Amino acid sequence: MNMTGHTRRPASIRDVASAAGVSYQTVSRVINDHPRVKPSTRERVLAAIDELGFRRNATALALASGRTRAVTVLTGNTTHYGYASILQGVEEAARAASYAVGIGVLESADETTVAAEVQRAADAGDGLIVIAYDPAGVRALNAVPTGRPGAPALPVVGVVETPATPPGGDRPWVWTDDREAAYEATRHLLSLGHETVHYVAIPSSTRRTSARTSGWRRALREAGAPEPRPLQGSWGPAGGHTAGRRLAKDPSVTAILCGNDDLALGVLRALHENGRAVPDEVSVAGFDDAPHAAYLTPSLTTVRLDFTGLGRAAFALLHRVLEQSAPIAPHPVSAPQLVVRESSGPPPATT
Amino acid sequence: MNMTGHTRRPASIRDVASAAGVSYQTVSRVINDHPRVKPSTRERVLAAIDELGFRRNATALALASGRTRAVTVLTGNTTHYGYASILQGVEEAARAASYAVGIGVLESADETTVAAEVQRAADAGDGLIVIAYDPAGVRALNAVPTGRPGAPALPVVGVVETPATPPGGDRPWVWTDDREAAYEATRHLLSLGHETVHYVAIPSSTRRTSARTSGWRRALREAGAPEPRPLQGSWGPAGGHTAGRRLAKDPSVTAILCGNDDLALGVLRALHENGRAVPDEVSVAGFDDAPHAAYLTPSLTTVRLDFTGLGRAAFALLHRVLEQSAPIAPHPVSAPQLVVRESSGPPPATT
DNA sequence: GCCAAGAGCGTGACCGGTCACACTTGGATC
DNA sequence: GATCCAAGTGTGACCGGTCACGCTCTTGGC
Repeated sequence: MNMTGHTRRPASIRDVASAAGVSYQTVSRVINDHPRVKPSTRERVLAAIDELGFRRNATALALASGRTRAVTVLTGNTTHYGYASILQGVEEAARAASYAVGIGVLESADETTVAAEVQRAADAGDGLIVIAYDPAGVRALNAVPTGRPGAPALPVVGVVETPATPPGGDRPWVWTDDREAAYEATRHLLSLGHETVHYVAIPSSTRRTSARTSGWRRALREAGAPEPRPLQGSWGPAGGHTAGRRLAKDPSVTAILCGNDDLALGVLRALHENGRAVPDEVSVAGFDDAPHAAYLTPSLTTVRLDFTGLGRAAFALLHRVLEQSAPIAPHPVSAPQLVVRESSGPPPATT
Repeated sequence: MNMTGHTRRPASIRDVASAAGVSYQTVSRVINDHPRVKPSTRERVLAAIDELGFRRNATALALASGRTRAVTVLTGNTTHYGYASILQGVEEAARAASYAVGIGVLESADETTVAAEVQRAADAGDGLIVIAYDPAGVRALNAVPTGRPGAPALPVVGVVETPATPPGGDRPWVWTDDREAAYEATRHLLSLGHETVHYVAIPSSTRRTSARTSGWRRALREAGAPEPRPLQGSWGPAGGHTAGRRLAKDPSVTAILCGNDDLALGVLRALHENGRAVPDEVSVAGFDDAPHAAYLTPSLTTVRLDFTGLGRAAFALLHRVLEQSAPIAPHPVSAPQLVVRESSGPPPATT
């Protein structure tokens, strides 16, 4: 549609203005839907916009308005199912609100590296969403400039494990109730008749025990069951495999809860290698309900967590901080849901 | 360190300038490492920068320089292992080059929706990386404004399936040689003695046959093996399960190649449900070497693809387009590698 | 002692939008 | 016919950097 055919730079509002025979301010009014513009003028301006293929320059808008309409997600990893789903949820909600989403990966939990990443994120967008399930994420969350007099605070939302005590209003956090989820899963296994349930933990985000661990422990305590030491796993199947090998050799172990489905996969494998049948000899339950959980052999009993809902909620919360007009909590996070499949069953008959 | 304690806005170069008793231009020279600044002056400016906690405003820099130092990754999904790994690779390389990474999810393959997403991405950064393994991605790649006279071209790199013919220089694409990979995997299965190999395909990105399909077909042809129709799967295990159920019922099927590891998982499950032993009765091979492949029971023979390397290469290519000074192809993508595990073996002895 | 060169630094305009304000109309009111 | 108001439009400054240029002051060669 361009008649001159020689335009190099994209059209600005001043180009549109001269094409339509008005001032740049009138063009600004048109693209911002200000009411005080004569309909006929608006028509001419819109025609010029169309003809020149004008698009509002996001950078200039950001400079003038002081807001970039972009948020950054800081995460330790993009490939883990839970992390990736949260990211997807954030992006979905952000897109609906016309926000751009940036991403930063915390490759190391090293203090200065993390601080540098946070700084980079800070001047890339208006706000930050930090996935703080692991040490790197927690460190990042703590490194975010809080509202000290000199430097203005950077709006931030943390996606965290269930906190031990409800955080104050100055701690905008979102979480799924994974303590309750662990409790439910453990109770499920106990109700099948197992004497106790062993636990293979995901790496704790802090030194304190994680929410999942404490939910598991509470269920054991309530049932008066023995409390074995939780085994420390990593995030991936390899960690589960290592832990599983140890557990497989202990004949008293009949039920294992795993911090996530990948760990459970490794545990299943280790049990298989050691000739222990699931669920006939040992029951296994996971966490997350990753897409492959239903298709494993045996299919995995697990607790489904609403990660994308969590991501949407994180964005909604941040959005509300960034714009007072944003709706309040429009994206509820659905509660964890126990999904019973083949990998859990009653313990073997005691001989 | 802020003495006034009342600063609202972050410090600008003019604030630094007056604090150091120089002009804003001198401050600009210091932060850009221009040589013509007296060392003593530089000291004073640096001290002021430190004291005020000055950080260069990325938005203003972008407006003045015309370049945002940001790239956007457009993808159909963030949770699939391959996609997520590519994203991680892009982010890694971008971070090393001090570029920000934005992400856009193509929720639908609908023409206008995709075009809108591309537009959004276009004015969010300097360039685009499109993961074009699926119809939405391919459509996005085609919707990117090419260098027509009116609108300037938007630099874009496509992460694509192995193209049938090497693309011209105006098509900056990266890929792993998945045709060759499929060929190798098929040959592996044939070499074990299978009469032929069935194929469960990932959704084709175009109407034409995918590279993986054609590599598989070539291997069959070379061996003079019968060429069964490929089965159309989806991306996830569910599609593999559906396809697997059909294949399980055909006693002549002894070897199955799957377009990715998730499909293979579904196939394994379907075979198990139908009482067909792997690998004793049927051999299965996957694609990607996702983290769980090694821990399945049986562990999965697959072809490892260097997705993060691919992501790094995509960024490197885009970087070279954006900055002539960027190094040439510093991130080689390693070749696909066959990983033989338990799920493949010789066919059952013919009775 | 004069002039050219270059080191060191400052001023003005600009990138493409926005905001605050002032200006010109036309119609209604008195 | 003068006054007021509101609709409709335009001008200037600004956001926080950059670039292009110009100015001043040494320094060195002749």
